[in-house]
Amino acid sequence: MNYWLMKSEPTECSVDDALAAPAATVPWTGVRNYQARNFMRDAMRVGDGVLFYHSSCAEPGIVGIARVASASRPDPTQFDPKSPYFDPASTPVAPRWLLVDVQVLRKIPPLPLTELRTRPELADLLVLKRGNRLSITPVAPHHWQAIT
DNA sequence: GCCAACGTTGGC
DNA sequence: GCCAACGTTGGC
Repeated sequence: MNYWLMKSEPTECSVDDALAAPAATVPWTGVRNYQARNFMRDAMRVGDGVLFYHSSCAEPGIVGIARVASASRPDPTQFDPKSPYFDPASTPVAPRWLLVDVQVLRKIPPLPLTELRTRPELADLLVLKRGNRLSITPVAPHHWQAIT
């Protein structure tokens, strides 16, 4: 079993939005980075642990515990001309972008980025690295244990 | 709104 | 294949 941190802008899909969805499960649309896509395609398995992270907001940080709830499959927003995630270069025959379903298991008291940075045992958590922009990053078991 | 960091694009 | 220009991310 692997662990992941997945970023979502709360204005797009907050942890509360996800909890309000049927089965507390949302399709993780909009990943448009090859490295993040490859994580979903090659390494994620149903049941993997997910740290639900709010980014680009007043208090960025980890706000919930979730799990990977599906295998990867084509992200339908890439084919929708009205979607901001539309990719004219992608075709249904050879979809470029994938998503997985993510099921929120529970909210946690928010762990703000500022607090994460103070915890020595999280020093090498990828999301704390300077210049990190990946929306999906692997989380080591000891990080997972320290947080959950 | 600023800007550092980084990914992607495209000319050559 | 190099690399400059450009676009995006995301904290502050």
